[in-house]
Amino acid sequence: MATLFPIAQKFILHWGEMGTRWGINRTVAQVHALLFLSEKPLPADEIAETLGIARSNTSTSLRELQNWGIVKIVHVLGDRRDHFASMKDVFAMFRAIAHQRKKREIDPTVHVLRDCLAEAGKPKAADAHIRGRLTDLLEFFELAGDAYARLEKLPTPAVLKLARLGDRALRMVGISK
Amino acid sequence: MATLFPIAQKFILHWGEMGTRWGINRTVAQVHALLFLSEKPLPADEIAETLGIARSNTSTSLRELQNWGIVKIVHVLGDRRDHFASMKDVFAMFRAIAHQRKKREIDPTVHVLRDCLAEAGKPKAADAHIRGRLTDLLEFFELAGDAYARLEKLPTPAVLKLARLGDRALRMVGISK
DNA sequence: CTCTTAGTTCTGTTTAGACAGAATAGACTG
DNA sequence: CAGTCTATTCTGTCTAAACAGAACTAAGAG
Repeated sequence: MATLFPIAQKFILHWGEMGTRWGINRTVAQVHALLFLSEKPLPADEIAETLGIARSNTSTSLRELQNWGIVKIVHVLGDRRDHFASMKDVFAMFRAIAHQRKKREIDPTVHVLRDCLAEAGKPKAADAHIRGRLTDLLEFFELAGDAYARLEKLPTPAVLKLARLGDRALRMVGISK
Repeated sequence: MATLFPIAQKFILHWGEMGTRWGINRTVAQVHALLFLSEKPLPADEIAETLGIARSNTSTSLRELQNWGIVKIVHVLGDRRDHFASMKDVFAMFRAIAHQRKKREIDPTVHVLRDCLAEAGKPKAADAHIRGRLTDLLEFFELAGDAYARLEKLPTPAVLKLARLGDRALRMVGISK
């Protein structure tokens, strides 16, 4: 699989670009795109060759993807090499990513905000305005975190229905007027 | 305002770190944090001094924040300098950010995927498997984009209610079983 | 028990992005 | 219409991250 369909190539390049905007290494995103498109799990050396990157880089990128929980090692009979496969279910994949982002971004932020507010209680630590701002932010992040935690527990079809909620359904639950 | 409350400092530093994880420049995020905490709009030179960054950098960062739509120029009577103020409403702020991210990330991705699939129709452009993968992804992004567009139109209290939707409410709309 | 194959980690280099300071442009003031 | 104040843009420097290739480790295979 050293040569790619031009379409695959186009997608892999775009995915790499998008990765950088999400604070994800371009190469990591490309490896992911390749695995996502691939019908079969791929060994690391083949990935390196196909994308034209160093074998060592591939190793690092694959590890990163495993940390995100969206790529798994697979073993192929009669082949000593590790093979790598991306999750197939797109919803599950983004759920995994969101899970990690919550852990890495929302949770620490909630923690810092709580710390700040705890200290802010002390006499000359902060004025009322700053306390107010931080409290607003904390409420937002707590709400977002909780909402996501609930969302994460829903099975894919339920998320689909939720995403498609229209005005009528919102009115039913008394959300829209 | 050359000296900051220690708590403000702590928050600004954390916000800067978080920024980098979101593909946002650390300095840009710090400037935003400072403005978010500030009671009054601040002029650029004061921002530069408080954060210990070059005036030129401040200018660039402020422009970036204006592009995101979360910082606005404000004029103060009797002062020729531009002053800058962050949005106050946390929900509106994240709505603005989400709006931009959709425009910069979701929309172009949908576009590329449609392109790919259009080309994939041609004879030897791609195999059925790749077409399937790309179609899955496209459906996901279209759904996510649409869902967000609807979410964006809701006023803050409605979003609050939606975020707090519990199991019972989900069952009411027939989403959970 | 040596040789090969696979995978990871280490090290030095490269590169893109962030940044400071200088140069520039523009707008107001006396 | 000088002189000052403000903001932006330009240019060179610096730094952190990305990366390739080498060195190393581990695990079969003969």
